[in-house]
Amino acid sequence: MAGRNDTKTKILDAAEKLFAERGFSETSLRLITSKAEVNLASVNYHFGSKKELIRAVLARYLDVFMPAAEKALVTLQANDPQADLNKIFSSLVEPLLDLNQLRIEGTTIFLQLLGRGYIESQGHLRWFITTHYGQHLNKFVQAVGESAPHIPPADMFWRLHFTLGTIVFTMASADALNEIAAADFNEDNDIEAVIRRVIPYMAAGVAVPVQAH
Amino acid sequence: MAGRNDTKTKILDAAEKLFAERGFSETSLRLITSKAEVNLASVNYHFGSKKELIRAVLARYLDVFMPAAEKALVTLQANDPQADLNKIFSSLVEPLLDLNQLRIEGTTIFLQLLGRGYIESQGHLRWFITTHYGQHLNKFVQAVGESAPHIPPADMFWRLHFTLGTIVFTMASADALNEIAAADFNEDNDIEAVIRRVIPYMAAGVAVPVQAH
DNA sequence: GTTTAATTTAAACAGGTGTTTTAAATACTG
DNA sequence: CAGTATTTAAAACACCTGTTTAAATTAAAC
Repeated sequence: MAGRNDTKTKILDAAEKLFAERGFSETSLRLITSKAEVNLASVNYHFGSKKELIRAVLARYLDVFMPAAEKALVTLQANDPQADLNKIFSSLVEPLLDLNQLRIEGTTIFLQLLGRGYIESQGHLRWFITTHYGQHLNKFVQAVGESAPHIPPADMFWRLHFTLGTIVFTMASADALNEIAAADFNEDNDIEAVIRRVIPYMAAGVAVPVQAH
Repeated sequence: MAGRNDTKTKILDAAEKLFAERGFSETSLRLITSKAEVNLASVNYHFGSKKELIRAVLARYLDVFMPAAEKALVTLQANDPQADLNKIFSSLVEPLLDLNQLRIEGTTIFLQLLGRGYIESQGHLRWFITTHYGQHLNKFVQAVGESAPHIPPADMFWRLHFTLGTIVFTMASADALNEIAAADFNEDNDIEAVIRRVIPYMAAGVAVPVQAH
């Protein structure tokens, strides 16, 4: 029973790393299977197709992160019903960083995969995420909305996607940015430091009053 | 002389549209040349390779936008030396929208190309942009820094990259987001509306006081 | 108007892609 | 232990990719 998932896991482990680094379409099954040291055909045997492999890679993280994030949010709302945006965003930090216990570099890989998933693959991953984890997402969106009641829903919709872009882009290029920052400012930021820098930025942007126009 | 650039222009026109819609690697030369109604080999004849075609597509916009953006910034600084971040970001709007006079949907296409360029193609386009248009970018970065002197340079570095991520991600998926927004909020946002929504978001995030930690 | 250069064309090239097939090896089960 | 089901393996499949070649066509120059 342990051996049955072995190659399946080897494929997922190799695939998620390569997908995060290079994107989905730039990563061939032959590259994945050679890194995973399994046969090429085993991808189609275990997952059916490349598309389903991509979904499985994402699902392995989302199945852990989404419930954890929701639980953290519920806990926050119980302890601090008046929590502001900074606190709401910050409630995601711990579930995010816990992914590093799941797998090495788990947090970075997950965020990069998320970004790739939203940009590549003409929306079929977006559909997968929203239909499979929509109820989790909705609770978060609702909490943000209630915490910033002065923002009309349409504006909030856009601002939350701006926020998603901020996270996704930053994390996708976090390594390169950290090199520059280390050289220019003598600062060695790990992923947690970057996350803690980005939260006030996002919170301020989401909550800023809407201009009349 | 007019006829000489004819197929070259037809290729560029078809390519930029497809690149913006589908990304660079997802767009084949055969698709481009069939839309442009030219022979497949003419891409390699006129541009040398697909990579150089991509650069040519981007350069055609950047060569117009970058000088115009710098000019708008200089004008703003002359008329309003104390201009805040909102005004500095807003100074880019007109040069951006002027791209619609250059070509239909020019603004959207340019921003989407920019987003694709930063995300795809393992940084070789990032290198192309910063080395060819670095002096223009520096003036803008300096203006933002002077307009928010309470932000330490290291924090400003990170926030400007957050900002870049916001733009790049939003524009790369602008069409998909607009579809959702149109369905959910009965709002038909053109590109200008999205740009005007994003500016206060970015300005607030960049300028928010840095937390002591 | 002939010659030279620039451009367009169709075809082939060399290599890569995801997927399927068929046979061998392994693991499970009665 | 025998027989069945699961998993692995090598090879082929059908298709798509960017690029190159060589001949045909068009344009320019003298």
